[in-house]
Amino acid sequence: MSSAQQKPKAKRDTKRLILDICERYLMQWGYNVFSYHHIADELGVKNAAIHYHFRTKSDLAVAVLLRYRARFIRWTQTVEALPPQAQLDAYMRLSLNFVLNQRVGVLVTLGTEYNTLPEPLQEQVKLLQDEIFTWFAALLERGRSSGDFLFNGTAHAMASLIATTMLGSQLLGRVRGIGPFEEVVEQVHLIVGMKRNSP
Amino acid sequence: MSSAQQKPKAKRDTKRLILDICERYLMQWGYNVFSYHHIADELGVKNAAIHYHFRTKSDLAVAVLLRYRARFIRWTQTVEALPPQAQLDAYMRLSLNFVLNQRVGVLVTLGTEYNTLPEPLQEQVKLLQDEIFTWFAALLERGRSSGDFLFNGTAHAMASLIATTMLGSQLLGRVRGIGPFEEVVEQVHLIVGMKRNSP
DNA sequence: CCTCATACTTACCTATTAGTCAGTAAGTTC
DNA sequence: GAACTTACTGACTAATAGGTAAGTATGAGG
Repeated sequence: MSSAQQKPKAKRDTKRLILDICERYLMQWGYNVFSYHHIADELGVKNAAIHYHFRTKSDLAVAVLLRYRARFIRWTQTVEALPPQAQLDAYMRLSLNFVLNQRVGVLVTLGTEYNTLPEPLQEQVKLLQDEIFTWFAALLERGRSSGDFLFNGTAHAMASLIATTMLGSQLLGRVRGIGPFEEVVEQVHLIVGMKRNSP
Repeated sequence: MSSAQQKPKAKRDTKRLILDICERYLMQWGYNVFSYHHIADELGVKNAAIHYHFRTKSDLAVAVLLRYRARFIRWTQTVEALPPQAQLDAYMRLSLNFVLNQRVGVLVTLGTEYNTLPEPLQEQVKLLQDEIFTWFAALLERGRSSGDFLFNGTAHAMASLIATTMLGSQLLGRVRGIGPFEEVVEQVHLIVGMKRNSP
């Protein structure tokens, strides 16, 4: 490849690329498996270049999670006008896409590794989990009030059940493929009283 | 010859102890984090002693999973005479005890790490997942036939939903403690129609 | 007593890890 | 054009990883 190492006008946004690659590793492998060398190799730079942008591995992962959470919050805003069923479906479609891309949500990998994570990263995992579970509880509550959902127990409990189900079903999907994952999604529809003959 | 081959001495059953320690690490940390040195230190022996009993790390983990699966099968036999609700409760109590002991089931850690595992270990993860999900489906099927459970959808789908919920709720429990875990367990009771007026 | 198997230890190997530090080329600012 | 900043490279470290080979202490069986 004779690409003349020129550094053209638009400087490569290395920092953002590092975050992207790290995020992908977190979803495919988790925190403990990937290394700075993996990222550096992919970018065609040296190990030390990653340390220049993020002093430690923990700092890098924390930065990924901050961005991840902010993106989730923006996402909830883009769907908040939709009917409750559509919002629930949209969320499940996010998880579906993870599984299709051989990934799982970071809460799956980092939740599993929780005991082995540096403290600042544990903090971020908690914050993200809070964000997602709180959003879920509010959605279930509104959906029941509006008559879109129908279930027993508190909305909070049902939210916890569905949110954990989505975590677990990603593990199932990772091992067994998309079919079993979709079976679970279908059953979630039933337990919240959706699926009223809608095409 | 036909004599009872008694153990000449209560020699330390190192092989079994290695399996025990490895199993604990798998449930606390997963496969990629622990090392032979961790196990050796705990036993007060050298690294190479572990290699003597299990040639590779993969061999060791496979041996743990074989034992784990056999134990699960024995467990299902000990509860098979109980009513369906009691069996479901007993299973959920197993998960509860994991969480109380800062562990999660091996399907949680190894499912998460699945893409990074050596092939023979992936195989064992699949076999264990099969065993557990199949048992769950049979339980739900019997429970519905007998009128103990009440739910919509196929027993297979409901089994997948509950089994994945138990996986996910262990992740929740690991991060947030036992309270949120128990909330999910309670909600599982509701969605299979247990808890009909019973306190 | 000799031989053998068991259950290790000692010593070592190569690869990889996160992280450091000094140096430098290419802008940017004054 | 000097001073400063940005974005790296190259060379290194100490620790740890999984794994191997050769040697050794112990005890059982013949």
